[in-house]
This record gives sequence, structure tokens and C-alpha cells, in this order.
Amino acid sequence: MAKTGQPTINDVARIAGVSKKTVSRVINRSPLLSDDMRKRVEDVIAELGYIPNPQARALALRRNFLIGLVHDNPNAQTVMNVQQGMLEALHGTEFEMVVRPVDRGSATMLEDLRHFLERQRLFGVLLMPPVSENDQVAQTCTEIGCRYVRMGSAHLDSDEHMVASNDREAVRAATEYLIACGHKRIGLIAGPHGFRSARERRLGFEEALKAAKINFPRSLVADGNYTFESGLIAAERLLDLMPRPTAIFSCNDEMAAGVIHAARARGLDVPRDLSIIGFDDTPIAPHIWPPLTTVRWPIASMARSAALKLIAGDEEPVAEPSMFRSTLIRRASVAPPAET
Amino acid sequence: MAKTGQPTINDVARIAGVSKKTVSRVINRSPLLSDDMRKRVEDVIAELGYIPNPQARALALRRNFLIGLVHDNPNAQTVMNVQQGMLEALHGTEFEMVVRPVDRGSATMLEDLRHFLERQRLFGVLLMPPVSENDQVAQTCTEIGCRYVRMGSAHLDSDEHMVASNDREAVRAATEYLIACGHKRIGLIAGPHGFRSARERRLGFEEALKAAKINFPRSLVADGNYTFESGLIAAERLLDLMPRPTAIFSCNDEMAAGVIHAARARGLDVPRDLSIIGFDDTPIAPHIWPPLTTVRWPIASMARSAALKLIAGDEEPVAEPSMFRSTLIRRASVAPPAET
DNA sequence: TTGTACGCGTTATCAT
DNA sequence: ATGATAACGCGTACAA
Repeated sequence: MAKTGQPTINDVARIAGVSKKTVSRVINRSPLLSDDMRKRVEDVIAELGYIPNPQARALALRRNFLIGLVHDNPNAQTVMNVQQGMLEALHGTEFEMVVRPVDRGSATMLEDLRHFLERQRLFGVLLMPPVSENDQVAQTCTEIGCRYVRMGSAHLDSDEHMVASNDREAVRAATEYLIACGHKRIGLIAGPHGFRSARERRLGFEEALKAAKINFPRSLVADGNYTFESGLIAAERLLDLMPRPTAIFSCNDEMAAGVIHAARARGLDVPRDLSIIGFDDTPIAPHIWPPLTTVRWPIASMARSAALKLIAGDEEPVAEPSMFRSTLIRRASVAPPAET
Repeated sequence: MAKTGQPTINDVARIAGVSKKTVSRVINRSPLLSDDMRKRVEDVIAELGYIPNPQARALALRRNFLIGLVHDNPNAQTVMNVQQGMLEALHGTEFEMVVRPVDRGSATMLEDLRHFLERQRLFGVLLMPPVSENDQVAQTCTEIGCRYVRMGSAHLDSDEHMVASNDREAVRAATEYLIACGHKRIGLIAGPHGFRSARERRLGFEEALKAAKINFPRSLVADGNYTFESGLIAAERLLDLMPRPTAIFSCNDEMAAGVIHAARARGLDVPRDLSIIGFDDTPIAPHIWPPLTTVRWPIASMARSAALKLIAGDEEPVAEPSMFRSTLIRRASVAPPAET
């Protein structure tokens, strides 16, 4: 027994009366092993409570049993949901999760990430949006030989490397709901330029209007950057319009909360004078006033699937989906437009 | 050069014309080294871009360069703030952060945690509340030889193992503010039993009332469990009281949001008919209506200090504080009580 | 001050 | 199918 108190592979081998390599074969499920030999070793392993040392394995295999979460996402709740999903998948396995925030915009981001991956020899990484949209990052992972799965709002990669939500379709459905309620002047608060999610959501919005043959002047779209303040400012511009839009689709909930503030500030009643739909279904969405109609994407499920793809053996490709459906959650922030 | 492409300590030693041990001494800043020898080795290290292999070091040192974040905190934003603070401290060092949620309540929690620490050989762990309040967890860390620092609402451990916020004082100050505004019937929505933070905040509240010689019947305290719904239910009970309280201190912001909902539901105006103070200063606090007066605790700073304590060398004990001050953020949810 | 030899716990190679 | 022996890359006695 080693001085650390933990039994090692040598202890198992000695007590079982076999070689280290045989024990190693048992651990790694080598197919070429007689059953009685396997049984004998497994008994000793159970008896000793032996667990392979991760550090030694990492050194020998040149690969760590760590899954990285690489993100530059500003939304705390989103990141936590992803972590929760990952952890679910990793629970009970030999893998642990290490979190690595990166600075999109930093000129050395790619280089930093490469060094990180090379040094830590991660088993794989889960790339969260928006950094997941950067093809060079994926390219770097491939070069280094680090497995990766990207989360995103559209298929940016092959199935094994991707878990995507159908933002465009979901927003299209949400907008159709607004139209079905009778709205014809609908404003859009867009997401930040360069975010794929912003693009997809906007496209879904425009598709719905076009299909309904509703006119959509440029003046009805206001830029936002996913923050409360940007939603507030964008809403003020939209609400200054004559005629005023009777509904607004906001590309995320946080901006939608800003819209509600702006509406309240000028004495507008939501949803009587203005209907609002957001995106994300953040925990506060049902708690703000009025409770917010929004689009919920199965973020934890996506992260869980992504992690399962990451740790899946190469032999049997996992049956995890690569496309996930978002759903419209109808609450109280939408109503038919008031009679004019 | 190794086949992996990365230079090893052997490459450095060979090219510099010295032994491995000498290179090792340079890396580990051994004092007994001639200057020209150090210079020679450092030059080769820089030239090769050599970085010590973490896996090999972990094996040799029987200690991983990983800092764990152990938590069972339900508040996503709080956890993210802690992660951010930790990562700030760890940035630029050789340490990485691995996240480990635990299940308080699970009978095997302690055993699971012990296995985790023993197997991964973490350098140290940051214990978040409320699991940080469990002395057995700290005890386990000590036994295993894993450094730890606890975050909490009171001094539960020696300075080197503790970063604490002064919840009691902060709540006392917040309550005094309510009293100064003229409130005499003040309700309390308490936190969950068994949480130290809940206890400290309640004590601070009671201290303020006692100092002001204000009567405080049991009926004015309602139990909550830090969730929106619990705050809503507790508020409904409090608002049924005759006479009704003119102000409510809620032990966290989420419950305070529930209080606002309950007040609105019965046509009460905040703050005219009811003043409210929360605790946490969550990101939504300024965005709900009315903007919430609350107590802000420097959570990221605390986590950063905790991480710095963890990775500090044993020789020079860090000068990081172990007590942090929370501050009252005055917004629009408090006003003098309406004339009766 | 510097070097030699060996240990850390595992996997891989190549025999048998 | 199984075993002896050599990596993996670094740290540490102990010797020089």
C-alpha cells in the first residue's frame, strides 16, 4: 500500500497474483482477457476499493479527464444552465468540468485558448455561444486534437460537433402568434451585430412578416445588445414612432424587461397598449409585471447532450440529437391590439 | 523534442547543457543556484517556449494544480459572481478552476466530497454557502490535506480559512434606515432555517428594532426560503395583518420581488403604501418596479480574496482580508409611511 | 552549487 | 491470453 493510503495498481496486481498490465486491462475493459482472470482481479479491486489515479493516467495517456467549458457569454443564468447540464452528463463518470472564460475581442484570444488546451490536455471542450461561432476556435481544437462540441443557434458544424437550437423557427412562430392576435405594426429589437443568434432571430421575425405580407419598414427595427439598458433605449425610439407599434418582439428577455420599463415610463399599459415577446425564458420572466411571453430554449438539455457527445467512445457514436426545439411560453404580456 | 511537439524538461536540460534537476530548480525558484546558470537555463526555456507539463507535476507532487469550487447555492448569479472572482485571482497563474456542485441533504454528501478530493488531489477548494457552514466538510478537507477557504455570513473559522461578510451589521443598518424614515410596524421575511445567512440577517434586524425600542411581535416575521414564491406567500400573510406593516425587510432580493408582486396584486403602491428592502443587489434589483433598495455584498471580491488565500505560498501569509463590508443601496422602494 | 538515480501510478510495446 | 520492461515528464534524496 502506498504511503498516501490509497491502494495502487501494484497492490492490486500483487494481491491478485497477476501483472500490472493485466490489472490495467481489466480497468480499460480490454476484450482479450479470460473471464476467470477478470473476475479474480475485479474481486481484489472491489475488496481494496482501488480507484485508478487520474494524474498517472493523464500522464501516461497524454490526456486529462477534464471537460472544459469555454465561454464568453454575458448571461449568468445561461452559463449556469449550461454548467448544470454538463454536470448532469458528467455525474458518475471519471470526468470533471473546468471552466474557462475567454475574451472575445482580445487579439490573443485564439492563442491563449490554444495554450490552455495544449497545456491542460483536455479531453474535450464545450464551446458556448458566441465564441462557439468562431470557426477558428473549432479549427484550433482540431489541430490540437481536442474534441469539441459547439452550441449555437444554427448548424455551424457536423452533427458530432454541434448542438443547435432552432431560433429562427421559434421566433417565426412567436411572430406568427403576434400576427394571429391581430398585430400589424410590430417592432423588432435586434441583438448585437456578429451574434449568430441575433441574425437567426431577426430572420425568423422577417420570415413571419413576409409570409403574412405585412409591410416592415426599416424604422421598426432598433438595435440592441442584449442588455436591459439597450432594450430600454431601443424601445424609446420605437415608441416615439407615429403611428406607434402595437407590439414589439425583443431578441432576449433582458431587453424585453427594458421595453416594459420604457412603456411604463410613458404611461403605456402592457399588454393593452403594447404587446411584448422576449426570448430565453429567464427565471425572472414569469415574475416581472406583466409576466412575460417568451421563447424557451432547452439549454440544459443541449449542454447535457453536448457533454455526452464529448465523452462518448469513438466506437459507438452517440445517439444524441444535434437539433433542439424551442417553444413559445404564453404568459400575460401579449394581447390583441387596442381598438384605435 | 518529444513526439507531442512540446519541449520537455529534458530538452531544456540537454540544450542548456545542464541536468534536469538544475532546470527543475530554475522552475521552482530554488535559491541555491548561481546567477549565470539560472540565466543560461532561462534563456533556453524562453527560446524553446517550454512550459512544465501539469500532468507530470501533478503525479510527482501528488497534488493537482486545480482549485475546486464546491457549492450547493441555488442562486445562479451568486455562483457566477463567485466564479468570476475566483477566475480573476487564478488568471495568469498555473491554476484552473473545477466546479463541483454538491447535494446538501444527501446522506452521502460528505463521503462523495471526500472521494472527489482524494481522487483529484485538488490544490484547494473554495467552499460556498450554505455548504461552507458545515464544519464536517472543513474537517474532511483538513484530514485529506486539501487547503480550503470558506465563504460565509459570519466568522466560522480562522482568518486563513475564511472570507466573511458582515450580514448582521448590514441588515441592522438597513433596518435603521427604515426606522429613520419613520416606520414602526416593520415585517421580516426570514431566510430558510439552517442557513447562517438567514440567522445573521434576522439578528441584525432584531438588533435594530431593539435598539430603537420598537415592539416586535412574532406575527411580524414570516418564513421564506429565498425563492420568489416563498416571498410572495410570506408577504400575503404579512399584508393580511391588522394593522398592516408599513415596511418589510426581505432577507433576499428574490423574495423581495415576490413581496412587490403581492403588494401589487392587492392594489398597494410601493413605496407609498409599503416600503421594501431586499438583500443581494441582484442584477434585476434596479430593473424591477420600483427599483429595489437593497444590501450589496462584495461577493466577487470575497471570492477573489478566497482564491488568493488558497494559492498563496505557505511562507508569506497573504494580506487578504477575511471580513468584507456590505453596503445599503438606496433606490426607490423605500419612502416614509403614508399618513394614516 | 550541481548531478545521479530513482519514485510517482499508469499505459504501451513486444515478447511469450 | 499474459507478463517483463520501458515510457510518460517531473520532483527529490543523496551523493559529489
